[in-house]
Amino acid sequence: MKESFSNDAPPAPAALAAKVRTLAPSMTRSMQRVAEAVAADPAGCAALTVTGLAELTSTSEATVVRTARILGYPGYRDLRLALAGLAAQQQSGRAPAVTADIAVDDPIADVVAKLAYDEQQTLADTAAGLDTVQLGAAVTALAGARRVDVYGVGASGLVAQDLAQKLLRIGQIAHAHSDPHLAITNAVTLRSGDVAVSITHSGATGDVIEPLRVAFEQGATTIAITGRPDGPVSQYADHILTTSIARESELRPAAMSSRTSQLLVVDCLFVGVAQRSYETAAPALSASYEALAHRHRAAPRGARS
Amino acid sequence: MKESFSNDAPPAPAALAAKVRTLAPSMTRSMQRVAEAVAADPAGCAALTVTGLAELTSTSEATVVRTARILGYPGYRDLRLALAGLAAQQQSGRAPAVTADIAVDDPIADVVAKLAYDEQQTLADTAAGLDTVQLGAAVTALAGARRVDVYGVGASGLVAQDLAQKLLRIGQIAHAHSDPHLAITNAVTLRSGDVAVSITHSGATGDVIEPLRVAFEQGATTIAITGRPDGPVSQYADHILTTSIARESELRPAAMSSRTSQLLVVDCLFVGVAQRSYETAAPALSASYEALAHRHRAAPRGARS
DNA sequence: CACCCTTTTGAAAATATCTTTCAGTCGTGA
DNA sequence: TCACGACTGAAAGATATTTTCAAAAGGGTG
Repeated sequence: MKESFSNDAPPAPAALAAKVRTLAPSMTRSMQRVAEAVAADPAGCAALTVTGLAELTSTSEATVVRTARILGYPGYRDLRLALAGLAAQQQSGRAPAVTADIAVDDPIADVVAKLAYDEQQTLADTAAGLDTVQLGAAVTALAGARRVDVYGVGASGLVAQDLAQKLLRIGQIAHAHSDPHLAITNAVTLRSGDVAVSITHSGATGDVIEPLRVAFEQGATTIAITGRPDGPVSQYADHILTTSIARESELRPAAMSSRTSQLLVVDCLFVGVAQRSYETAAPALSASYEALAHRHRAAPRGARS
Repeated sequence: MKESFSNDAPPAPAALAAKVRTLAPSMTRSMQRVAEAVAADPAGCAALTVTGLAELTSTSEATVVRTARILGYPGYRDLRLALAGLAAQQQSGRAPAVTADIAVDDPIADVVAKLAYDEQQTLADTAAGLDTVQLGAAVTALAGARRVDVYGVGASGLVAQDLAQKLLRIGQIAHAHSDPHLAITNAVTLRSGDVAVSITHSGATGDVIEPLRVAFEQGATTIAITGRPDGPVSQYADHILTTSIARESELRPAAMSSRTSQLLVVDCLFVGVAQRSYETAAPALSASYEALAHRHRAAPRGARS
């Protein structure tokens, strides 16, 4: 109803090729040359000035402007903008999903795109699969904890450290352990009111299951962050938070997506705890920020000499 | 000396909002007004001439042009074209957008959704803003490195460890340092053919700049992974990889999204290096996998009895 | 075939837009 | 308080776009 693609109302966004075809008959020869060029390569033409396009099509500026008018734009300038828009749309329309695996000979730009896409996918999967009831329970346990121990080895060790760092920032007593012996030594001293968290992708990493078992037996509340909720680690976990398991490949080891997934869970835990203890967390957060400020030289505007 | 920090190559089509956020700190007040206007309403601004945009933001044409330059375009004309493209994309893309910030009283399910969304956004921004030329150069340097040192403190320290772990996995000699003194001690022994990587969100963390400077002066190839490509760290960086700067809030400290962003960059570096040294990397990867297998008990089906 | 009229076309002038220059203003640190 | 440097906008300068207009090309008619 409102408007067909014919020139009148707004400059028209996309249907340029169609418009060219429709209006071509009412154009003169040289105008058609211009219209064709534009329809054939919107992106390329968007980069040209009137003069450039005139030369490309062996016509004059005047003709280019006339063509723009016929196509329904007030002038070449506006046609050019529309062209840029069209080009961008075509660009984005292409390659909606980068499902293919990363290959040895992928150019670096593809690697970036694929990795980013995969990690986004992992995040979506994790968020969708996370049991908010379990998460809420875990947050409650952490928020009320006297002391928190986090166990993780290998890649998960970094996630464990991340969680511990975050909790420390809001005034909780938290430690990350990646040495299984020390972890167990510590776990022995836990008791009811304390919380132990084990992070393992496989759900079967003995080095972090043992400390969790000890903590569990000591009466501490135990949390498992794992990609295999049916794995052995769950035996000793009061709350199980499931991370997503993405497909892996030679160039894309499991550690990559499991880490992304684990970190999202950790972030959720952190924010949840921060919410519950907002009164104390907020000041602690800004205090730690202040304290670090002087370690950063003031960044001058024109740092580059 | 080293070369300008803007990702010169292509003017960048989409990641404008991200770019605005990344570069805003290095802009003057009135430039920021312009940048904001542009980021807030690309379509609207695309319809304006320099003069129009200058009036809208209560500045002068000169300032508008300057802003366009900062954002990486040769002039306003090109910015305008990019803007038109962006507008067209947005039009077709229709973002669902959970833009709201995390509030203290958000239910846990909302927290999960918002965090996941934000991190996805961060990934997209980072991928879009990454200069693949710089990335390629960094990968080449790493792949050919005799030895790699990675510096990072605080949250970035974990990212540094992640990178070092990954490089170790494919047979590179890599170490992460979070102790600034030890880092410098180590940096002194670097020389041409070695690579040093500094990771700092602020681009102004003295503790990781100093080691990088030393490495730089020793003749090692230096790489900076930072959210502030105009920060002091860039002075000593041969290759600058820019991470995205997401808006932060009280409950969502900068560390969260900067970490996501940094990790994506690290993953890209890793995959890139693995590609280049596939012959040696592939066996190394599976070897480390095999070696760890026995640490994982076979996961029984119904562990929880 | 010559002629005139209409349509189409491009060169060049006129205008709008973008870019650069430069001097005034403002804030900052000594 | 002063001096310095960074920021800013007015206006000059350079480009790009639009308009004008006359020449050229086509096409029919005496």
